[in-house]
Amino acid sequence: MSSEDASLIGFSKHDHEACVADALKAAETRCANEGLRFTPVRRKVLDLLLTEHRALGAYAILDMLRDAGFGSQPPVAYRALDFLVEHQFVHKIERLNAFVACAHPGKTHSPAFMICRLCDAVAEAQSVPSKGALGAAARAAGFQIEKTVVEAEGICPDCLDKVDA
Amino acid sequence: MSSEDASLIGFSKHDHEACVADALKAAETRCANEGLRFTPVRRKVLDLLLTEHRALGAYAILDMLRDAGFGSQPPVAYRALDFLVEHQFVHKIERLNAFVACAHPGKTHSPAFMICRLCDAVAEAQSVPSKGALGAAARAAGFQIEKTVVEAEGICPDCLDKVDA
DNA sequence: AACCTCTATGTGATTTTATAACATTGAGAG
DNA sequence: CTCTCAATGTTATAAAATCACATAGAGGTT
Repeated sequence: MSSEDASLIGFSKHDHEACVADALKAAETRCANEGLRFTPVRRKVLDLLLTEHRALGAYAILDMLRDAGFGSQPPVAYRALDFLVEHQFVHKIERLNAFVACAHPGKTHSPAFMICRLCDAVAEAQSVPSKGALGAAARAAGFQIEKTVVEAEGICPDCLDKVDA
Repeated sequence: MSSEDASLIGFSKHDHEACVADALKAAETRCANEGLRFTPVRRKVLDLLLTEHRALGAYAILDMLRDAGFGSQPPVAYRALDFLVEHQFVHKIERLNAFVACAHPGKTHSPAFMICRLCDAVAEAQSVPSKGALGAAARAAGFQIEKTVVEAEGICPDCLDKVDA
């Protein structure tokens, strides 16, 4: 990985075709290992999200599925997304009601996102639910955390440059 | 504050009528000080959220507004909520597409929520965006955080007790 | 008071997001 | 081969949010 990519598939460029192909291959392998069915619709949705490399709404995905010859009704997209989200190939960005391909697939993790309000770019980082203020509050209250939504909205480095200029 | 309330208006009981009255009074005062218009609809929506003391969807709020003699179209609720959220009298829970009265009003803050998936109770804690993994990732990436969404889903102490029993 | 202006409210229509319900298909187990 | 169950397709509807435009009302100016 070049130094340009240091921010983890976040706000930077990279060899995208290879990146997509690798990620699809990895998903395929993991599904085979875990007995999950990586069906054509599911694969296509993941492909779309990897290729677009940004957050897409379910209906934008649905349009692309229709163009690709799949069913054109909402459940087609939502069911594929449910599967991909459940197995963390894809994450839902609650703030945007949209979906992004996971940037760190292959293991269970707690994603944290940075969302640019100017260009809608989304970068994924990792959080550690048990740490920090929330972890402490949960421990103090006796609350048992199962999953976390951590999303920061702001301005990405690229847009900051443009604004400054 | 009694020890019973130690979890910060979270998962515990308290004198609710006084709590609501105090919060409304405080909002009124702050609006007066800051030149904000604490109109009847806005007041009513805050009152409802304080009284219910849980997350309510916009349409649940709208129903109550209708019953109270206010307009019955969605924008009535959404506009009041926009105002209350903008000034942090109320927070939006992205995970639930719902709204809760702020538990720590009066100053700018970054809320963090614990949401019980069994009883839908919501408790508010504080987060510090610049700290933790997300803050570090943002600094590393050159991302400028403006606001954060931090929501933990899991099981609240009350429901844990019931499950254990 | 009369007027102006700007914000807030009311209302109807529409868009966007998501789910329910049920029929059909197709892969893998036996 | 056929049984079964998961996945897909389709129709319909629900839930959440916004747009566009008309009306009303508060606060300031003359």
